[in-house]
Amino acid sequence: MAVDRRVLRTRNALYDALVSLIRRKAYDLITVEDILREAGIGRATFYAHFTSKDDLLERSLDRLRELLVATETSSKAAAEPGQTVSRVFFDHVAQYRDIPVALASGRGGTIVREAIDRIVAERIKAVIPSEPTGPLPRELVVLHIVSALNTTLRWWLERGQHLGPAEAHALFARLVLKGVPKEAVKLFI
Amino acid sequence: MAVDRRVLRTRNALYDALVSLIRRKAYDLITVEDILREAGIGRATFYAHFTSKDDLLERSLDRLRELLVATETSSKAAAEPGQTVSRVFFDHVAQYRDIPVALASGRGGTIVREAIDRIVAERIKAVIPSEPTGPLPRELVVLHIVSALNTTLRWWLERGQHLGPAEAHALFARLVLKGVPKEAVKLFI
DNA sequence: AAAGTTTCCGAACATGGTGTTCGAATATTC
DNA sequence: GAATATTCGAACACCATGTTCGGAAACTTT
Repeated sequence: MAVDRRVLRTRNALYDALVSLIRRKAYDLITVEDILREAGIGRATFYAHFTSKDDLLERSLDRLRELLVATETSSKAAAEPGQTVSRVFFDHVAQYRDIPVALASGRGGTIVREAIDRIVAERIKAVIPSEPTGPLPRELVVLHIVSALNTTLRWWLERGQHLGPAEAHALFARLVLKGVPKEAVKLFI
Repeated sequence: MAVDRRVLRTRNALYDALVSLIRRKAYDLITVEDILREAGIGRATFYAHFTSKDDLLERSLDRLRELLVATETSSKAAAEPGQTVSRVFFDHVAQYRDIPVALASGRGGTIVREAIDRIVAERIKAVIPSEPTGPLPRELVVLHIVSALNTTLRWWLERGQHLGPAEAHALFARLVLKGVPKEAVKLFI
């Protein structure tokens, strides 16, 4: 009872078409018709598999989700020192450096970022289901890490291009674990 | 050469209608027609003043901007000990607790949040124009503080309602200045 | 390889929101 | 009160969404 080949072909064609389009165009400017043309798929077929463009995006990101999950299990098993989930994430993003649109500021990249945020938050919760968070509420800690990761990635892609993934990740880790020098912000905070 | 009364009346009616609708309905689901009905304004008139729904929202935020800047400068004048810019910001937001829930997520929330981010980043830079940031790039530090503030506020309004502004601000300060307990995230970061 | 099943296609259709146009009616300013 | 500016409302063209349908094609099963 394997999945019909045509189904896989259709879905992969749509996944690839979406990614391909995102490389050239802001997400919210992409229409379903654009995707159909790019993928060579009929309109009725699209709606037989996905309920909307957002649905397609969500499911496309399952690949990313699988990558992160794989990292968790492998790093747990092998306990490799440098291979944490967030570290792998930076490597992964490095491969997509040519997609400024996807993570760009403004409304275009918002939907993509929020979708990624959801996955990252989910993975963080999975990894630290009951670790102590001190006086800080668990939910807030998760949200903070997600937004710090998001911010660091955007900064890296837009203004820190000279840094490698390891260095960018180190900045992220420092921000989250050690915080910001007090002297730098004493007048604001 | 004062502005025609009708113009002011029309624009205020539209501003108010939008705010009123946002309290009941997600921004994305609000149509221009909804706004027209709520405001009692003709379609043609709307497009004589604003190019789109987003444009209307953007301009509505100018009021917010003035409000925030005014709050900040007045707090400087008072110069009370412990009354930092971000601390006052939490007090200010506390007054609008019933509003931003609808703005918090989705596209509309994004527009609002980005507008606030811009203002906050502007204020941070003004307050700490040349403080040392250690090994961390200044731009990244500013972005990080902005997003941490944004995240804490959102969490506070959505899930931390039991806390007062002082407590919420304390959480924000701790996150930014001391970071997150290492044990809590050792598997992720 | 043929029968039976599932999927794909593509064009048509209904729906609903967007933004524009126009002359006539109305409010405002000077 | 005359000149000017704004508003109205209805109609219009436009575009994207999501659905429907029967016939064609691909796949699976035996």
